[in-house]
Parts: sequence; C-alpha cells; structure tokens
Amino acid sequence: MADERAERVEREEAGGHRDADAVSRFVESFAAQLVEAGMQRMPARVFAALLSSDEGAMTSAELGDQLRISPAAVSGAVRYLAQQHMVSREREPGSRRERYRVHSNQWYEALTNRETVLKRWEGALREGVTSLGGHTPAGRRMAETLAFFEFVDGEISAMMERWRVHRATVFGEG
Amino acid sequence: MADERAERVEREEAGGHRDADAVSRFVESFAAQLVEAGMQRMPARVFAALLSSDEGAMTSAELGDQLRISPAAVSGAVRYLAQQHMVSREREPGSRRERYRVHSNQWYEALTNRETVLKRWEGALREGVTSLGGHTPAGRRMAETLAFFEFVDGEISAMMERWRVHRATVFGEG
DNA sequence: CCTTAACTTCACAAATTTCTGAAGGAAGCG
DNA sequence: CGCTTCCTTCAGAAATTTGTGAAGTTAAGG
Repeated sequence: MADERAERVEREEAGGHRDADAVSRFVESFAAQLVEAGMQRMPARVFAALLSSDEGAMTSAELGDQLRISPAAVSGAVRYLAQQHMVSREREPGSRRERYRVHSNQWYEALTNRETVLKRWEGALREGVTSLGGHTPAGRRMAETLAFFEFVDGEISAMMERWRVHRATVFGEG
Repeated sequence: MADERAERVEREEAGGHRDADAVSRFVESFAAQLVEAGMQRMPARVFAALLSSDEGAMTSAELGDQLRISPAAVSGAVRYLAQQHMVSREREPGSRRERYRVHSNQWYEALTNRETVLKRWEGALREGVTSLGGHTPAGRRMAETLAFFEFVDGEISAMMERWRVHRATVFGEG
C-alpha cells in the first residue's frame, strides 16, 4: 500500500497529471474483459496499458514497471500482440529502446480481420461437407453453416467501410 | 488401431452408413478450430460432434461413446454449451435419457449474440473514458474505440436480418 | 574493440485448468 | 415402494499453461 502510493507520487512528479490508480484500475478491468474473451493474460494487460497511455506507445521498461512484470513477460506478450497485428514495434533511431505502439484505429480493424480465423473455420467446414456428403442431413447443416461464415466474411468489409465513413464524420479524418 | 476399426464396423452394422473415421476426423479438426478461438476443449468437441450428427442431437451416452470421455465430462461440457445458448436440452418423455440438440440455424446467431460480451466491453471502455478524461489523448482514443463497438453493435442486427433473407432464398425456409 | 544497455530465449517452479472415478440424487418402471 | 438407469456433483490426480530468473544475443557508444 505505502509502496503503491509512493510510486504514484513519484510518477506524477515525473510530469504526468494522470490519476495513476484510476488508470491502473481501468487497465486491469479492461484486460479482464479481454481475458474473458479468450486472450492470454499478459498480452491483454500489455494491450490495455498501451491503449490507455497518452502516447499510445510505451517502452518495454515502462510496461514492465507499470504492470509489475518481468522483461521476459513483456517480451512474450509483445511478440504475441505483434503477430496479431494489434501493436507494431518502433525502433527509436540511435537507441536500443524499442517502443510498442497501438495504432488507435487499426487495432480493432485487426480484431475484425480475424479473417484468418474465419477462413480456417471455412476450411474446416468445407472439409466437413465433403466427408459427410452434401446429401446427408449433417452435410446440409454443415453447408448452411459454411454459407453463413462466407456471408459474414463478405459483410464485414462493407461494414468496416461504413465505419470509416461514420468515424470520419464524428471524429474528423484522424 | 484394431480397436478403432472394430468399433467403427460395429457402429456401421448398427445401421449407420457414415464413414465414422471421416466424421471423427472432422469433429476433431473443427473442435480444434473452436479451441483456438478460445472455447474449452470438451465443449468444443461435444459441439462439433452434435453439429456433425445427422439428427443434430445426441444422447449423453452417445457423446461419451463417440468422444471417449466420461459422463462427467459430457455433463460439464453440455452445461457450458447450454449456458451459451449453443445447444438445448430435450427430455424424451418417458425416459431418463436426455438429448442435446444444436438448433442448426440458431447456434451461430448465438455466436454473434455475444451482445453480452460487446456490452461488457462497452461498459469497461466507458469507465475508461471517465477515468482518463475525455480531453486527454488517451481518453479520446478510448472514446473512439467505444464508438466503434457501439457502431458494430448496431450493425450486427441488421446484418443478421440480411442473412436470414439470404438464407431463405438459398436454403428455403428451413 | 570492449563495454553496456536492451531485448530475447530457455528451463523450471508455481498456479491453474481439465478430466476422471466414485458417490449422490432424481425419475421411470415394475 | 424399491430397483434400476441415467445424470450430476465433487475431490483429487494429471496435464497444461503461465511467469520468472538467468543466460544469451544484438547493437549502440566510448
């Protein structure tokens, strides 16, 4: 308790004016939602931290410090997030430091771009239709499910296009 | 190996004309996709088995037999699936047996009806906007993300309506 | 070049999750 | 009303996952 308070004061003296406790509470609660949705704990926490940073970017050390986790944990989490295209890595030229950035409006596009996932589901279902036979009840059910995913696939890009328009009108061309 | 073959012959003699091996391969590969998407293993396997059954329904015993799992495992998996509205339970009147059914065209509606999830995300984000302050860069990023989820929320029901129309034209009013 | 800072990888300990066997009901059937 | 069948619950063994410390790698800076 005393430690946390001391740390918070220290950080605020360093120039920030944010309520570190409130931010931390948000980070943990948002991360919890992500975890419940299937994301691993560390990636979720790291992502939430980046999302709630003013820069939209943090260094490995900052992440480890705020989340109280080891450099190894940061490394693993960031590798995962980068693979999922939810963050990108930046090298500050002339430094060994790396910054991890969440591209505010690109990350949820990545979320919907689970295209990879959808495509794999479709592949598995297609295989199912083949092995069950399109004339069997099970095969027909499978074919319908497949059609649904294909439909969703097609709809999503249209939806994202509408979102970009909507976003531009509300938030301006960011 | 010999066991598997014997079992398959046995099942086919029992009246089925399906290639049990092929079905099983599909069940496992589709379940694997579901697992990768965050579902627990047993629910995923049970669900895949139901989906690929001709009836679209199986008893607890049939599930345990096909998947080689204990009644306890079936029970747990089915409870989870029922909570998620992905299967429903049926009591054959005058029997202690219970059948678990996947309503072919309702389960993926349940998938998109992760409304609950979306709403919770929105709640967490709203909290984030409040604690970060709408005037800070982080707060603005958060607000935009929130707007995205609200947008998606609204779009999904429209999309599902279009799907129902599309489905009716392709598969008939099933 | 050598030093040092920063990130990564790896092996392992700890925590968590998963599945089972066994015991405990509920509900049909005689 | 007791027997039997089926389902559920529960405690615990087994497997998996998770996060750490320590060693290794890369690249900047003197």
